[in-house]
Amino acid sequence: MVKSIFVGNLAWSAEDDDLRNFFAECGTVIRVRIMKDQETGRSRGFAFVDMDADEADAAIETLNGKNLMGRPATLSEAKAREPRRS
DNA sequence: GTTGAGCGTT
Repeated sequence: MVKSIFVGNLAWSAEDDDLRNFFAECGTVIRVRIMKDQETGRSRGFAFVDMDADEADAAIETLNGKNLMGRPATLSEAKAREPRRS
């Protein structure tokens, strides 16, 4: 099972590989996607990371507030697109 | 050569 992690407070120069390496130390990164402006091509400052549920939970608690590209990363479970509950 | 709260796309 995979879980989506919301990553905020990203550096403008952050790329998918940077986030992948950042999360890779806590588990296996399945998918990394940085939200970038489609018109300007610049980073919006946040991204989403898909990892195994156990590893994602561990990553959020372990890498949350850690130093990412010189800035404290804001990690949280993504829940905006598909809400829980039926 | 910028900015900074925020939840996406095949």
